[in-house]
Amino acid sequence: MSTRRATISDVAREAGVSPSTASVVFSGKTPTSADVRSRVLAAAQALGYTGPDPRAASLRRGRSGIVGVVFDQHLGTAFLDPVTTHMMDGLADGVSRLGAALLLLRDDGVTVSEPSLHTAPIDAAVLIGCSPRMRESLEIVRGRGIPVVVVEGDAGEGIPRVLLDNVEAQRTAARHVAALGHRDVVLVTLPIDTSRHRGWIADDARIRVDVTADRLAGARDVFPHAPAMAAATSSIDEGAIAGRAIFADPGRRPTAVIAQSDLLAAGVIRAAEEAGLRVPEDVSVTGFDGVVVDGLAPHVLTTLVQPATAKGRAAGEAVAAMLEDAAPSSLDLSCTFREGTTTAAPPST
Amino acid sequence: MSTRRATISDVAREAGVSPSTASVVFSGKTPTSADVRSRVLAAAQALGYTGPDPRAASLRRGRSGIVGVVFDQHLGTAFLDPVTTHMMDGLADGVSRLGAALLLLRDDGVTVSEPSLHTAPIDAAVLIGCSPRMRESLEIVRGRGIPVVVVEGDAGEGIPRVLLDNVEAQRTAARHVAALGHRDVVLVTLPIDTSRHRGWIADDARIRVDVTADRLAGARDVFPHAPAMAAATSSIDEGAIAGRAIFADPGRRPTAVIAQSDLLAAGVIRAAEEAGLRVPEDVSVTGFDGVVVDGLAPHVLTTLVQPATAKGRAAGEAVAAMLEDAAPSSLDLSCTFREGTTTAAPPST
DNA sequence: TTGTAAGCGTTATCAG
DNA sequence: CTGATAACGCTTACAA
Repeated sequence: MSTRRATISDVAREAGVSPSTASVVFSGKTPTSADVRSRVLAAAQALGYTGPDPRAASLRRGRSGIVGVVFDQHLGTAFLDPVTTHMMDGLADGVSRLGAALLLLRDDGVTVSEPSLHTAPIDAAVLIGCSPRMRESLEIVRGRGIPVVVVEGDAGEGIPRVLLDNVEAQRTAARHVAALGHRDVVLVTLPIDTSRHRGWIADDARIRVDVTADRLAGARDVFPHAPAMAAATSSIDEGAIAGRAIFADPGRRPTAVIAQSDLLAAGVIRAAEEAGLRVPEDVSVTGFDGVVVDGLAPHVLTTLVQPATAKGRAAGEAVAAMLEDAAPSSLDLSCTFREGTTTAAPPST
Repeated sequence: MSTRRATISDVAREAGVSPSTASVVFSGKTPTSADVRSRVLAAAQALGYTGPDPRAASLRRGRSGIVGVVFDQHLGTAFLDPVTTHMMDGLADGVSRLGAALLLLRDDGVTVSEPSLHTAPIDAAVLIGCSPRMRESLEIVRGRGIPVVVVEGDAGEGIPRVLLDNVEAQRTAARHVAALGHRDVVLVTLPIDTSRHRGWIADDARIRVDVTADRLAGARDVFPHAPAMAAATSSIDEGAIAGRAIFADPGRRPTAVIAQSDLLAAGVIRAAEEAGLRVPEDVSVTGFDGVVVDGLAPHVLTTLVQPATAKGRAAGEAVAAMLEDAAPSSLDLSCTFREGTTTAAPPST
């Protein structure tokens, strides 16, 4: 038991080779003779050396093999949404060709302790969403000269992004609702800014989250005057809160609700049922995302299925490309409309 | 635009101080005069220096400020369970005093690319659960001399763990069911091994996942001969699959089902209702975890409420303690029994 | 309070 | 295929 951990030099000495040779045995960057290799490996074993110190290697190489994933909210909250988790899976896949791991970073604005966005040893960063806070994160990361990819947000010139056809897709759903004959429609949106206030959105409100703005624009293309209520986050509970407000007054109930996420839609459906309304007979509801919402059965949500995993994978691949000095390519992904059992013609009055 | 990024030495030179002084200005480890500080900061600004290179700093310090969180399944699957999500939040909290970020590591056994458990620059690791695969991960990490904390699994001597009183808690629920008069009980368990097979568990089956084994033991203390069916994962859908199998034969229906998670219980309830059974009048169901199950209303599950966030925080704090050379303390957390509306006396036959 | 000096453990380069 | 050499960029005793 030596007091200090063995280094590659110790191993080299023990094996009777030079440190560089030992290094090469571990990295495999250069062919080595079987004899040398086995001697080095044996020496390593004998000394309890388990491989190069990643910190030293990353300093020397200038790469840490870590990609930061930046969220602008509590991790718990972010992961509550299945879209996020699928995306993370895709991301893990996408960067795996690069052999990188994912570092969870939360930019809460008031990061007191390290490592934050300022100091984390990351080779690249993926920003999720594009709220105002994210724009700050972007500045920080770019200031450090670290390649960035933005998912679902426009970060401006030269920054590759992975986008969904949110406007287009939401317009499709709205058209479907309109085609069924609905005229009295209410929209339930994702948060409109970092403060995550819920409530009716004023006509002159500034919507600072791109996804929200885009989906809203798509719906308003078809229903220009539909009132819209913002939720505080994408969850069933928030959807239910919005739904209760919407269905509160029996005299002024819409015949359809267009929600900006499946979770919100599920909540709206629950609120409708609480209010004694049947879906879709009395009220139609559409979602967005196409995730499996636990507990929604027997309903099948009419929704836009987004390629969440592909989104993550694309972001991961864009990161990989940037780190390999390849042209960082942006990607536009499309959602697929899926008609479920939650939309129908409005009740004939 | 210099061709190379500025280093702290460049900044020091520009500011007319020594590198060590500049270093100290950034780290704040030693008081510096206002004059020096402002000169250094100005120089940094001028050179576009955004702070010490974390790779170099971590080599020098011997710390990366990163804690690895090791999962043995797809991240998406892991995060589907609210318990995991809450735990991650607690974990983030727990390590924050240390100022560490979390590195997501998936040990899928066939990790071809780096950095894996073998090479990630982590100061410590938290293993979630304790399946056979996890035991391998444990070996790897220990081999590297990295401190480990295991959550919900017994890793043997000297490895701090954060445990739940699974046996005890599940026994409490079983006793409650027994006290209500049930004799004909079926158990629905979490996965019993890495292969995640679903189906009836044979008497001689080896259960290789600690949580599953413990909760099963607790239930069997009260109902030694109750048949048990394993689910493939903890989800409502899996619970429903198990439930359908259990309620398939009208002639052989149990009067109570003890499920090892709330999600499974919710699925069982759904299956029961599909089969025309009322809960709790015709069949009682208990869960485990005490999470909010979306879509279960109006039922309130009879369950064991586990302190998921506390579990994560405790793990984080244990890690922090180990890194500060304090005594790594294990912690046993307790679940609280909560009686809901899903259990009642069996139907009088 | 500031400077000097000595590594931290690797790996890229290039010569043999 | 192997070895010598020179960084990689920073921090921290310790001395002034």
